[in-house]
Amino acid sequence: MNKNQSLPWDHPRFRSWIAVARACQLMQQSLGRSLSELDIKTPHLDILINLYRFEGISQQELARKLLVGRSNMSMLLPQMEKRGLIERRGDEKDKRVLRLFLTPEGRNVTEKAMVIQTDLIERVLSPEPIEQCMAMAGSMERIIRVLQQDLVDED
Amino acid sequence: MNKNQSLPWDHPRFRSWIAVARACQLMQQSLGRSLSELDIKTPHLDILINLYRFEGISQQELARKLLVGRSNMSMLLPQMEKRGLIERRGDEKDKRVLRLFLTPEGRNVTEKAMVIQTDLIERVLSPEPIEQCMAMAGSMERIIRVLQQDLVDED
DNA sequence: CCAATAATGTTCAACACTGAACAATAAAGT
DNA sequence: ACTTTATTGTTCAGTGTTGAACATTATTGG
Repeated sequence: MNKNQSLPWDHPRFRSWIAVARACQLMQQSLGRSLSELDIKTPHLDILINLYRFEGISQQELARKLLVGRSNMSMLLPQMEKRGLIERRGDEKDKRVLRLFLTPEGRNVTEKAMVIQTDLIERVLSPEPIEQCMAMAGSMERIIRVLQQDLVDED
Repeated sequence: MNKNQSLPWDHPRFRSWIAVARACQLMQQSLGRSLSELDIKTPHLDILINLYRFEGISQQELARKLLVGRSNMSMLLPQMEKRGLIERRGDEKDKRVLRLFLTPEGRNVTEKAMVIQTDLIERVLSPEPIEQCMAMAGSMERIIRVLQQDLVDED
């Protein structure tokens, strides 16, 4: 591929995506540092926010929303339960599933953490015009749809 | 924050960024699956691509480019060396630093992997107009600059 | 020249994440 | 009813990642 074919970093879309990936990585790290004052990590925040929105969700559904494996939830949730952030109750209809709820403490932490996350996003994204942000969101949602379709096709 | 203040997912920039993060996550996973045929993982590809571009770079510089810790490189590079993908030679001027090079085999694998990555990016990003991609890249690079400035300020 | 400071790479314990194998339960097919 | 198949959650070994402590080598300041 080397001779007269252009190298990846000459492709504009390649360079664009690399920038996206690096920005994500830095955002993740920055968010992680800010969250340390609440004594939670970014994976915990993802969980908390989803429980805040979708109370009573199952572990399976949660894992699917977060794009992680079920085993991941089986590792993280019990320790969050011990910290008093969440509660797991068995479903009466289906004895396999555990339904997840925030405790008052968990709700409290989640609200503080969402302020931190929102402030960070606002700070780094506010220089970008809102139309640009919306266009970006549109692109990303299309990309997400394509990639999730891949997952379906692979089964 | 709950009463009359809007929730995060009502902020357009918040929603936009969530979409960016999810898209990145899915791309990473998809790339990882495609790379398995070359028997490498995404962290290895990041390393290989950087060695392809910047031959003779040190471990420290590589870690900084990849936004990871030095210890990470100390773990990954020896095993890549054992697989015959890279080579580490001590610098003569400064006996602390190890300079990194691709082996012919490593260069071969890198080129194949770059094709895979470029094809994936092209496939998911080609529906987006090129001007939109460029605008996105611009936004992302500004974000990167802000976040890296944070890191400098924290020292 | 010598001590203090900094930079590079390594090691280690801790933890996150995965995929595969597993147990318990539910749903479907017979 | 009963066997098979699917779903939910758990466990476990393997791996990636980090930050802190460390050894080695360079650099700086006296």
